[in-house]
Parts: sequence; structure tokens; C-alpha cells
Amino acid sequence: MVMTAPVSGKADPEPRVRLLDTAYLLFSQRGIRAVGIDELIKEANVAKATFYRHFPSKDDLVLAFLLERERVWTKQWVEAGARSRAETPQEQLLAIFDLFDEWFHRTDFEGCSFVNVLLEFGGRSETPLGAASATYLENIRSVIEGFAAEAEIPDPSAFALSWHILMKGSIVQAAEGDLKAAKRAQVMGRMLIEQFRLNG
Amino acid sequence: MVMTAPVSGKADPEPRVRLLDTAYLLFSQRGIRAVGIDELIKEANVAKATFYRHFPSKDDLVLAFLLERERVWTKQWVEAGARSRAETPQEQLLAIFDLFDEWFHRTDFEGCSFVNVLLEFGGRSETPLGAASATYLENIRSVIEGFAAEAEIPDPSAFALSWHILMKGSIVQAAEGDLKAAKRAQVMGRMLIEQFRLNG
DNA sequence: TTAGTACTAGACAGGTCTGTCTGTCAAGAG
DNA sequence: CTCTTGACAGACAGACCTGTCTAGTACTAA
Repeated sequence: MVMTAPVSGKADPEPRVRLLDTAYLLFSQRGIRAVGIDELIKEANVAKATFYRHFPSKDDLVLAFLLERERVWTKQWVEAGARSRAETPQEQLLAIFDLFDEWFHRTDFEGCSFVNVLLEFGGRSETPLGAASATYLENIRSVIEGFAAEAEIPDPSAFALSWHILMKGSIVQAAEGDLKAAKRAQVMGRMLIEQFRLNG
Repeated sequence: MVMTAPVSGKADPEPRVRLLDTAYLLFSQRGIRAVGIDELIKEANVAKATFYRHFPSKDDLVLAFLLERERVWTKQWVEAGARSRAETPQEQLLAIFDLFDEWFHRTDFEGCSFVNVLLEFGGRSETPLGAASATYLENIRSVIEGFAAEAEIPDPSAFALSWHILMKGSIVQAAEGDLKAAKRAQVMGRMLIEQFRLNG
């Protein structure tokens, strides 16, 4: 699984990399507020002063984590993964839910960090972290919109908004324990594609 | 709007009621961890000792809040609201997204407290609060399943699981600012009903 | 050798959180 | 009138959090 931020194969990378890798693991699994600086630097084997040399505050580390999450999750895992799993853009869209299906069955399934952070910090993007999360969610929609445009689905922007409802809904439901949530969303995704093609 | 926990019309109700009302407002709007005991008792005009007389711990107040949320939101607002808005069970199902549409347009839209608490406390129901939230989400599905059974939709249980994906997905998307999320989900809901009727 | 740099270890300050405790007050019961 | 009950106000303990600071260590380069 490519989702656990490899970044470097060296035995003992730079402190900044160790911090970011540790942040990725802890934040994505347990949320932001639940992970303190002390635990983080201990896990990363980094002194506190070193941490604050590389990141002015905890929030800056969270922002770096979200950026990394986009690189690893959105781009590498979802976008590239879907592209490599199917031939046509339409099949690639549907392959997202094949990826999700495997993801939901993992014991370390951690949910969508962007949704988690957004909801952890006030719902509507009031804080910098909420705003950043909302932006990264928008970027996910852009990826979907790209697939939809390639598939020549009418109104790719509106399509992506509906499609994203299926993605996030299935992720939240998987967090409740519904292991078939991806398959259910995939069925609805097929219907959505068909409906857009007919009524476009 | 019936969603803001009236409970009593008296000018100065009992401390326990004031606490629960205040908890409802603060917890649903800002989450659990973001609201401290001190703020809560100050807002409710209740002494700290009085608070701990009525609730052994903060978690117990949160559990009471979740129970109240089910009474006010799930049963009064969603279930009774949908039932009163349409004649047939199928139309009542779709009316849920009419309710959501109005809800999403409110300036004090607060999202689904059960999802919020579930994600705030570790995703999978490890903690008591996460477990309780998951249970209340299950109860929402039971309500949907009831509507579906009345509408004679085949396999109401599976139907409710898919339908719930649409509900939660649209709520999360509304938290990002998509005011049309309910309408999008409603369209998909129509397709889902049709598909279940055909393939049942 | 000496200076500079980046790291480690950990004490510390200042704040916040939950939960406990002391003491006061008001109202009703006997 | 006294005693009990429940609520009030708020200090306090102990834990935890973020962020600063001191002190010592290893490495590199002039």
C-alpha cells in the first residue's frame, strides 16, 4: 500500500522528514487534537527545539501534513491508482470505488483526513486548518472533474459534486463499519454516470 | 425550526435542563472537545458542583446530549418532519432531502452531530462516545428502513444503507459550502429507489 | 584550533482542561 | 427556629498542552 508516506528509503532521514512521516501516521490515524507535540517528537526521535526550528507551530506541521496527504492520497493513490486500474476514463472513475473497497477492508483504515480535519475544526472553514482542508477537498473534486471531462460526461463540474457526495458518504459509512459501502457507492456511481449521459 | 431543543417553556428551568439545553447548543455547533466545562456552566448559569451533581463526568453529559439529539433531530425533525411533508412513504423518503435543503441554507447549519462525534473520537467506535454515535447512526438507518418497508421497496435494509450514504455525503458536502448538496442527493435518491424497484 | 551549525535532552512558563472541595445562601419541613 | 436540601461562587489540585529556553554534543570547515 502506497498510502503510508514513504518519502525516503534511507535508514535515518533528516529530522524534518521523520517529523512529517510521524505526523502523517499519527494525524491520519488519530486526528489532530488527539496527538500532542510531546508524543510526536518522541515517536519521531526528534528534540523539541528541533521541531520548532523546522515548524513555527503545530498548525504549520498540520498544514504540511495536509499537503503531504494530498500528494500521497489524492494524487498517488486515488488519481494515479484509478488511472492505472482501468483503460477508459469512465472505468477509471468507477475504479475509485474498487480502491475504496480494498481500503475499507484494511484494519488500519483511517478515513479521509480532509473531512476529519474539517469537522474537527468547526465544520465551515473558519480556521486556517478548516480552510486548508476545504481546499484539498475541492482539489479532489477537480480530479473527478478531470476524469469526467475525459469521459465526455456532460457538465463535469456538477457531476463531480454529486460524485464526491458518494465518495465522502461511503468513507463516513465505512468508518461506522459498513465494509460494503464502496460497492454500494459504486452502484450509485454507475447510475449517476448513466443519468448524466442521458440528461446531458 | 424545531431543532434547538426547547424542552421547556419556563423562564428558568431546573439546572439539569439548562445544562442539557446549553450542551445541545454548544456541542452541536462547535463539537465536544472545543467546549470546556467552565464555558458550559457559565453559559448555563450553573455552579460547577451542581453540574457534577447531575452528571458524573463530561462524557455523561455528552451521552445525554447525543440522546437528546436523537429525540430532537432524528425523531422530531427528520422522521416526523418527513412524514408530515408528504403522503406516500416514497415521497416521505425524498422529502428528507427537502428538509436537508432548508437545513443546509441555514446560517447556523451544524452538520450531523453523530458523524461529528464519531469522527472526533477515533473513527471506528473505540471510545464510549464513538460507540454511542455509531448506534444513533444505526437508528437513523432504521428509520429509513421503516420508510422503505412502508414504500414496499425490496430489501429495505440494503436500501437504507445506500440511502444513508447519500444523507451523510450531502451533509459533509454542505459543511464545505455546497448549498445544493441536498438537491444532488435527492436526484441520486430517486435513481436509487427506481433501481431497487426494478432489480428487486 | 576555533567558530559555526544542527542536533539532543529536558526543564520551564503560562495556559487550559477536568474534576474536587470549601463555604455561603435561600427555601421548605418539622 | 432549626435542620436539611440543593444550588450558588469560586479556589484548588493535578494533568496536559504548546511553545521557549538552557545546556551539552557532534560534525564541518576555515
